[in-house]
Amino acid sequence: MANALRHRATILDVARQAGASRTSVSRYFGDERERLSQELQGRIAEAASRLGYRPNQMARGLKGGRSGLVGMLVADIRNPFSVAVMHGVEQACRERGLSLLVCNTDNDPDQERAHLALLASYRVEGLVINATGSPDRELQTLVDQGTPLVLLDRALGEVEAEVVGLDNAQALDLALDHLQARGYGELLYLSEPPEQASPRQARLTRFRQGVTARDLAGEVHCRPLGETEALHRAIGDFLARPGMVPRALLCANGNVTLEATRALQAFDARLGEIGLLGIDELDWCGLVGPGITTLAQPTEAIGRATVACLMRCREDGDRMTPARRVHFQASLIPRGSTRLPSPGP
Amino acid sequence: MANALRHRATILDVARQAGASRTSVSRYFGDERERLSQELQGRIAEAASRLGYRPNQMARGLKGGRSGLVGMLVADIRNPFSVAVMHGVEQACRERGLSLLVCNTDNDPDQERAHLALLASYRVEGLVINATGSPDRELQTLVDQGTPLVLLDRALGEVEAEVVGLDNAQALDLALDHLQARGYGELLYLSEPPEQASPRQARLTRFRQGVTARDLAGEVHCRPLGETEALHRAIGDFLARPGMVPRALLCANGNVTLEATRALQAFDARLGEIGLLGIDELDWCGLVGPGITTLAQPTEAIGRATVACLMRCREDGDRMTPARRVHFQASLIPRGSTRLPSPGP
DNA sequence: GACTAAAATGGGAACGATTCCATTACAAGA
DNA sequence: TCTTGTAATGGAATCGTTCCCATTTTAGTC
Repeated sequence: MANALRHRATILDVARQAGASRTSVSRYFGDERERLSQELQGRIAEAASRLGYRPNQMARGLKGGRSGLVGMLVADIRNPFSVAVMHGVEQACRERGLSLLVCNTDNDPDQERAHLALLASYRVEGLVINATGSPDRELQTLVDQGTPLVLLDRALGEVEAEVVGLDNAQALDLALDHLQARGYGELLYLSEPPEQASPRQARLTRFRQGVTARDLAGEVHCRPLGETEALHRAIGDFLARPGMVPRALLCANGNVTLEATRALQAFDARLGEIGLLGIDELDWCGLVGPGITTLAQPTEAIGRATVACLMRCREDGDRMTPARRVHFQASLIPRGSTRLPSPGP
Repeated sequence: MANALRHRATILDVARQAGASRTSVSRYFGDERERLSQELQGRIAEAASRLGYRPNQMARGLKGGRSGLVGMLVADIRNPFSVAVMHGVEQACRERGLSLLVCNTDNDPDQERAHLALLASYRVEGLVINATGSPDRELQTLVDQGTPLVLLDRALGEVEAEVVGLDNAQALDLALDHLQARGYGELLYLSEPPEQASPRQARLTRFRQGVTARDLAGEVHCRPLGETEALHRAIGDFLARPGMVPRALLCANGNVTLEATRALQAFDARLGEIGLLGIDELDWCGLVGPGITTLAQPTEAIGRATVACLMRCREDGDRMTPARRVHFQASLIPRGSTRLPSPGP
């Protein structure tokens, strides 16, 4: 008994047990069940369940070429934004009968390459990439071979592919309009270094333009996460500067918002008096002090749209539609961190 | 050219291009590279790179049986605790040359079954499960067939397998000792329904025991997430009760802590005056009010230990080691939410 | 009752790798 | 010179499916 189970049942075992042929069993587990007589279906079902049979996807993928897999590369799995989008991607995949193979690259181009190779070797039918690296030969090869590819959030140098993500220009306009309307006149924009990530660039550029266009004073501080002292110094200098115009921080993403909030607490700054607005809505933004104003991204929708793009790419096949961009609108969630205290008597 | 690329190169293409045999190419990409002459290695390398060849894992897995995959079922991918553990699992896998196939079940037993079937069909070499469902025939079959299995955090009814997770008894003792030492005498324990998840049960049980043993007053409120009104009512009643003994909330996990914090803010309660202690450390716990005291789980270590267990299972093979439990110690991070305001004059 | 079309089933060749077992070539020892 | 051992390479069977093509059965028509 234990011995019989030890060996994974194959289609042939089932066929023998059911007194049928491989072909019939294959049909039963494929989408051609209706071609079989009720009686045979019954026998196969019984035999399969007795043997605990599961079709071997390896063998399946080998012949038909269809693996039923979608691969996803995530730059940082611990970033709630990435996870939220991933959740949308996953749901959309499931609805289409696809499975999602997720790889976390920890923002490391080497791992990115390695994981890409892995996904390629599993013959994924589509690829969703949200990652660090520069355009890669590995990736280009895959695309040339006809793997549908969609870039999530970040564009990728030379690689021609659709990009799904936030409308960064609109998002920054929204943020700047809000800050201006609330009376903040001097802004410090905090971001991670924009070189490797296109949305960071887009946001930064629009910040600069927008500040000028609105006649605001704007400064920029770009540093990798974790350089706490540098961040503190930058914020300290910004706050210590003489002048009466209300000041605000604008954070380029959720991680930055977290660091900035910590820094402000270290300075004992009162939120609102010092404005704070973050891109990316997080669980806790409503809980800190008077609440932190944020720009929320429609993460679920972004995820679903990504898969929709992927499917469209696959349909279109070779027709080489020019790389488009699908942009989603951010929405502002106003909270106390951008409300100036009413001027006392 | 585009045509040539369209077709994914096979081992045979490379062999022809390099003027070698399939076998040699196979050896080159397997671990037997040193058996080939330098000259042949060079020719194969060149041909492979020209054709953009990648061994097909499907075909590979078919013959050898080794898929190089570890499957992981996560109950809720949006739970930061799960993600943190997953990160540990992933790293440990990578170090061993394994790839991690992650499936999110959204706490839905049906999806759990479906994903399990998927993983089975990919012949994963190991299975890490953190999930809802009751013991499942599907899963039992897999285990019987010799798939190494480790349960993460949650035990699973009848299925015999090692469980890696927190030492819940120690965690609750730590929490209760701390609360008592800080002067809180009446406690409200908040949890999601414990029926389906063993650690919730363990924590609840220990809470009850511990409260009695310490001569504290303890109440319990178990509700699914999202039942905000019920939660508010429970907290409201608890706080409104007559009596002078300081009161505290004890939250069974991070999600509950989030809801409880929101509720307390709705009541305009001052943290500390009303104690709050949460199991699971989260990014933002230091930022809310005077900071929220938490019990941190060593997530990374738990993830790594899980994979270590898996490997041990695989080694041991049939030897059917009795199901063990690997328990990690929680550590307390004391913050302002469990500090009573010093009694005024 | 013979003839045909359709439904139900089975046989065998792929798919792309691995792996066991030759085969060849060449150097060293008898 | 003739073995013999070893390094380098190739041939063919195999893994568990799918899918194209028979082949058999059943039902429908004249």
